[in-house]
Amino acid sequence: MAPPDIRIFNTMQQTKVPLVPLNPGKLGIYVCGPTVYSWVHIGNARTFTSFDTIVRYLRFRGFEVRYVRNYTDVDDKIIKAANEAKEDPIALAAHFIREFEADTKALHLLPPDVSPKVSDTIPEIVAIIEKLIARGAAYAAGGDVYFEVRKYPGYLKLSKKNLDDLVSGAGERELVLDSKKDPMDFALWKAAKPGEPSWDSPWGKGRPGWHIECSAMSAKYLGETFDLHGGGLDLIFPHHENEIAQSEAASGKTLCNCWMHGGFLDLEGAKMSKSLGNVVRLRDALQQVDAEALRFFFLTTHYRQALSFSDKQLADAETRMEYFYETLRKVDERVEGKDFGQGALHGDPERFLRELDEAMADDFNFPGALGALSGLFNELNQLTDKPPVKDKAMVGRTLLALRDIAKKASLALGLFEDKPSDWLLRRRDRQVARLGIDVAKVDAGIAARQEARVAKNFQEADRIRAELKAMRVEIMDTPAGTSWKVLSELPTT
RNA sequence: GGCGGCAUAGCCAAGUGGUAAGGCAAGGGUCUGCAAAACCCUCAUCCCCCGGUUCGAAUCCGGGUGCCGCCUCCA
Repeated sequence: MAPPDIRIFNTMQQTKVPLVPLNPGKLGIYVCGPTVYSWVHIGNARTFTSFDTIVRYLRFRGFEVRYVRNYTDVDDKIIKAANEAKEDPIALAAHFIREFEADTKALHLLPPDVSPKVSDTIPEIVAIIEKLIARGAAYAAGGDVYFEVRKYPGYLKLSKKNLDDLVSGAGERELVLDSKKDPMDFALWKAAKPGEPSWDSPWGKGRPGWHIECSAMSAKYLGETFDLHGGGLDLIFPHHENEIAQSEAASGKTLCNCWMHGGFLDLEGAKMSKSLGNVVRLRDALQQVDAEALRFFFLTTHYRQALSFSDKQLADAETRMEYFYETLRKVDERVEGKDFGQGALHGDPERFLRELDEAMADDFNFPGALGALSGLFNELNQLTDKPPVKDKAMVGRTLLALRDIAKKASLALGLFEDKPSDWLLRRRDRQVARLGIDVAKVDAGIAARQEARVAKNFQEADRIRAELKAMRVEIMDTPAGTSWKVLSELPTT
């Protein structure tokens, strides 16, 4: 059966459109990366995880994907932060790039194929600005260079705004004209001020404006026209709008065929913002919750939809991950090192992968894909614990086939990258540390309970079970012996 | 004021014309010395409200209500 056609919601057209690669079998994607003046927060993490998953899925589908995600390391906010910290702006940015890389690695995000920096792209930026001036789309004024929005007819085609509304709707905000011809014109190049990083240019010393770096970097690494461009919803205007204006005015070509925008993450309905002091760093979140559980949580909502960060949802995600990993561990135990021969399988293992594929092909329906995963793991558990057929070899073969499907799914979604027993143990260790559980006491309790059980003193055995449960430790008797896990919620009784 | 989005069970969340995926929680059951895990069953006659189109709408159209985002740095 042919794989389902991929359709993607394109912000430009406000509807889902078929994915048609510029070059058959290949895709170029540019995702607007972070401005590195602080630590990456969970909102950033959500967006980058969405695109990470999208890239993984596209590769799973066989596309050769070139994934570019930039670092904006020259910017007003960086300069401000550096001045406050009495540091060199470029050094401060370099520091936060390292922090970003450490944090996103911890979240299991794939490194992009290229991660260009503004400070490494200055010649290209200057070149594109020169081209814009030569084409009459931009003008120099003093040491600044501005893009003249009224000369570019396609301006605001992405955000569907109206230039006059923008000007008149500015409200109380001061429309600073400076040396601009129009208040909506935006800076491509800013003349150097004391204490700011600057580079030589035909307009004197200065530095790039916001927006222009993405036009230069995407053209440099993906060409003047490429397939997919991603970013957060908030980047539609002005950032992406300005990117389009600059790039298309310079090249005369369409910048990108499909614009994708990820929804926001909020904190139980409250917007996360610095002024409210409620920004949650990814680093801190990862102290609280397992990386894959956080990733799973991100995938529980479609990437374009708003997502609310809450302890309850996070706990649910971790419970679910535990189910998945416990299942995989059990299956590993069952099939490890065994040969079940050749022959027919029970049911149709492939159908779960088809379901996942169909969900993902339809504008990357993450929750739909997770639904397919539920079916897959239910089947895995049924075959392990309550096989509906007597043929053990067939059950074994089917388990192997299903486990293989789970591995393919993990490639497409970026889940289950750990060894099941490792994941489960690591999670328990983290809970033990967080709750301050005395492991020696748990081990002693289990040993004492075992003695009581052997002596058929079940009253004592149950007393010990209750005692451990009060410490949030759940005892599990299995054929392989007694193990234990930590309850994430307080016992209700 | 301009532009855009969202409203589906106790909670989270898919579904955009053909009669409500999935998960969490809850209740019952199988298994177990007891548990846990797993599995099975139950859990929205209905998808914010009012009209309309249609053989048929949660899904399309009109109106209303509520919430949110962007328009200023922001993923």
